Amino acid sequence: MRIATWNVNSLKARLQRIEEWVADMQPDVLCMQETKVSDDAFPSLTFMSMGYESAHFGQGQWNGVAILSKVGLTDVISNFAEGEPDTDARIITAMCGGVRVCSVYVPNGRSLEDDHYKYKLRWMAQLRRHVAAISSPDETVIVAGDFNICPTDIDVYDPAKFVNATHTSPPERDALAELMGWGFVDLFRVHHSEEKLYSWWDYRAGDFHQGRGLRIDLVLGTKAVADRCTWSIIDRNARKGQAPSDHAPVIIELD
DNA sequence: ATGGTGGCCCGGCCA
Repeated sequence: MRIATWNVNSLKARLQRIEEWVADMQPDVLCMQETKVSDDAFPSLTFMSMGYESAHFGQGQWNGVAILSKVGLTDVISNFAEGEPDTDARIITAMCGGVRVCSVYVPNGRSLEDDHYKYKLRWMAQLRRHVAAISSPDETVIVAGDFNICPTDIDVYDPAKFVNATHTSPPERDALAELMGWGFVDLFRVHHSEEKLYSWWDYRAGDFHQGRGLRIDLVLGTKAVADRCTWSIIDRNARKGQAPSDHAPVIIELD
């Protein structure tokens, strides 16, 4: 079973590339973020014709998360299962082929002084509550998406540039550690411990070609998932060529 | 040190 996550940065702008990538990679489950469409405009028929059921939680212009599956898709939960609902469309959960899958788009944070940064930290705490409310650490659970947090300095092209910045601040990393402490493993790092492996590159200033990226797109899995995970990759080829997303997909394979 | 690119939808905001 192959599970992928991809911040597509607009479904409308990216649909052709997504179709090509899906046809090529054949994920059983694909989590998407930043679809930037309303539920009405979500192209479920396009994905159905490719063999996928889909669930989408969108709000139109901004945010929006989805799950595609060709191994079943049930028990859909849009937004947090518990507590104050988010006003943004940033999390959707479903059961796919025996795996409980959450597709998440964690708030960016903007800057350490911004209210959006406090919102990001609250959001991470709510995410932990969400997974604890709907599952337990001994189950088969995956949280995949754009976390907008680099777990460690080796996930940052130049850590000195990110002192007193979002994505690397200790409170953000603590919040991620809290979530992972519930019972998750960073599945990419199980297979790849080396530096300079990123999932996002700014569109500006040739950052992709200069290797200036961040690893902020994560697939977190419980032990039951990690035990079945045979490989994981970041498909940086998807960041090349005409009209790419600024994020590359992350893929994991389960036995 | 700054600004650069690209998405939204057409003037800035967001990333």
